Amino acid sequence: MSMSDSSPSSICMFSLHHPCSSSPDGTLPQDPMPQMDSGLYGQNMGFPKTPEQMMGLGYLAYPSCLNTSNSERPAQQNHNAPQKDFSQFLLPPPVPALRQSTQKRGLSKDSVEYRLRRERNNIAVRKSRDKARRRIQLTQQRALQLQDENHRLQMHIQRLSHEVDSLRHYLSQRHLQAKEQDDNC
Amino acid sequence: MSMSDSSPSSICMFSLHHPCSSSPDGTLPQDPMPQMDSGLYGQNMGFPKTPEQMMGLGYLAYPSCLNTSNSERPAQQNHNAPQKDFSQFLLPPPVPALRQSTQKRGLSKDSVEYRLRRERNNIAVRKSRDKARRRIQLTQQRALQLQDENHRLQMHIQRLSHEVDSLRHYLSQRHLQAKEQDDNC
DNA sequence: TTTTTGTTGCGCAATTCTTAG
DNA sequence: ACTAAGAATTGCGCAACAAAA
Repeated sequence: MSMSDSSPSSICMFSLHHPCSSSPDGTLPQDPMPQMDSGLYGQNMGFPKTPEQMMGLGYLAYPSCLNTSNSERPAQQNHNAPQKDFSQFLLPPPVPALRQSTQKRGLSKDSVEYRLRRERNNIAVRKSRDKARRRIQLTQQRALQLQDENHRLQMHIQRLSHEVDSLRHYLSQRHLQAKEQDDNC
Repeated sequence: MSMSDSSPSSICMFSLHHPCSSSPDGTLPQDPMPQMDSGLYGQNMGFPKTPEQMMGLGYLAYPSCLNTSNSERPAQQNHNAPQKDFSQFLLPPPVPALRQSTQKRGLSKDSVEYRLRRERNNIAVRKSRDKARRRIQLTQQRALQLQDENHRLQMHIQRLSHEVDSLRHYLSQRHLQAKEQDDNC
């Protein structure tokens, strides 16, 4: 069947969104208030040596399939089981739920519909990434500005502190003088 | 043919690096003094300077390939011609001079060597992106902290200013009193 | 010089958000 | 309120470079 897919190929199948790594977990999927982003002045945390190790990630490659080529699609079925060979023994047909879209959108890869969808998504992706880049840049700038302002404020504080000290000192002098004068009078 | 291939993946392939793209121009690839991550998106790396983009955003989709298949190498001819079909008519064999090192470039996609390279790169990519994510997060945090600190400093300044004012006022009072006393004496 | 590692834009597909009907 | 269609995000792998080794 031309149906397309069927593609059993996707031998590897590994990918499936491995847990570790990103885990967007929605922490910052998209802020309603886009403002900052990166910067890293990080004083010491620059990751001197082995960053990941300390942090915890190994970057060990997921399954590292080795299948040749890739034929159809790179295997996409979503996060599900760790996938072992015997899975086939356990489950007669992989019918569980990974078809979802297939039916819904019988995209045959050549269909104009498919191409249109793809193209639209590609555009959206570019747009989104551009936005992200801008946001990051803004945050960086913002951090720099804040750092700058911070410095200014600290200077100001220093000046004021000195001024207060001076005034106090002067006042105490006056106080003494006044006292003397009082006595003398 | 198990080989298959033809790996339609990355179907389009047109891309070939829009000229501008990279060209880091070395302005600020990475500062010797790592403090802000700076780097990363120097600014114009996206794609070319299509007029639309410059103005705002175009996101008009590049070439919108539509081709399928691709056979072995996905048209690798480096940044050169815009790539049109007739190129074949113009150039008998695509041998001109951009061969570099056939040996290395001639990875057959099935070769273990190729797979290993890919796998290593994939790992590197994950690592790099993770790093970027962390960096971004740090910058965000930093910006927040700075903002906070800024607020504190401003409060401090306010207090000091008031104090100076008070002292000044008090001093002027004393001055007057002293004067009177002087006169009285 | 060559090889390896790090970055980065891009397209794909899954998922999540939005929104029109 | 609900669902479906479309836009926005996100993780992933690929390829082209740049940067280290």
